[in-house]
Amino acid sequence: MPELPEVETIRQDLETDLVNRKILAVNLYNHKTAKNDAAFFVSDLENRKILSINRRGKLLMLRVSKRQGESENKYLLIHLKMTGQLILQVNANNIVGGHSLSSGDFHQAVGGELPNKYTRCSFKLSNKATLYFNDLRKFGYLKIVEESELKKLLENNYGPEPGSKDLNVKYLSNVLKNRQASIKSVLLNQKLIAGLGNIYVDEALFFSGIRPDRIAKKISKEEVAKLIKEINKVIAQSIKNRGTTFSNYVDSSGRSGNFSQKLKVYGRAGETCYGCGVKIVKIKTAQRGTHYCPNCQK
DNA sequence: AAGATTGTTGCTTA
DNA sequence: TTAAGCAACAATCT
Repeated sequence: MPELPEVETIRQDLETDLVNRKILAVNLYNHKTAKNDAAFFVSDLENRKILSINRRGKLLMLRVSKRQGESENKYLLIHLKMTGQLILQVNANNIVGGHSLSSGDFHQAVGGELPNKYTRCSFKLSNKATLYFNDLRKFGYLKIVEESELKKLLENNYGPEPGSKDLNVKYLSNVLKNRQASIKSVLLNQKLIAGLGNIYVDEALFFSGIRPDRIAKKISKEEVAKLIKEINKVIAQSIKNRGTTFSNYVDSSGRSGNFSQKLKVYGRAGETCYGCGVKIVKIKTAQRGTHYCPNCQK
């Protein structure tokens, strides 16, 4: 389940490996994966160059070169949703962008050798590289958009990023002050804060000492300040560790993330809290599996 | 074999 | 108009 740190890890790797490569051919195995008309999707990308790779929340945005006569910049949007993977294969060996992939625990793409039955799209690139979009559950999508449409999409659907100055006490206490919903459901809402998912919401609330099912408007100003600090900290730490592998996340070269072993509450129901020794509890909040320490979190 | 898993959209209801 | 809650999506695992 890629959230902000996992998507950012992929972005950084792809930035090194994909920028300035040309898309030679597109193979769309599953038509519904592309949100554009399939024939258009395939033909429109061919012979364009990848110019930059950016991220907003969990959304990847690849700017591609313009064709003659086009006035607006074009972007290929990639959303991995729950089980999407982007895997770059260069030749037959595992050397990508100069870094060797022999170290660390190496996970393969789900489904084995590429392409496989979960491959929804592939991009044949210049310099003998192929980028595979694999997605077991078909929730992920690819979409070509023009700059004006992208701008609108970002404005309407993405709140401030963790780590940015827009995510501050004034903003968040204003968001929370009239909300009757749980703090967890607010933090999961991408329109209010972009990039958090089930894992990092549980982790940030643990570090903040706040129970996930607390009513949002009852969170004090001091707690809001602490919460922002802890959100920023856990996201930065996870990026530093190349994200969390839970079930099947892997980065663009097939490696798993290293943050999994640092999780304090997520996936630890029934185990003891590292802080106090009390058993971690799992409940359902905002329709999601929710983990917390009943002693450390109030 | 039913229920859990989860990111996001879109519907319904208040 | 906005917020809250929930079904739907898809596939697999337990």
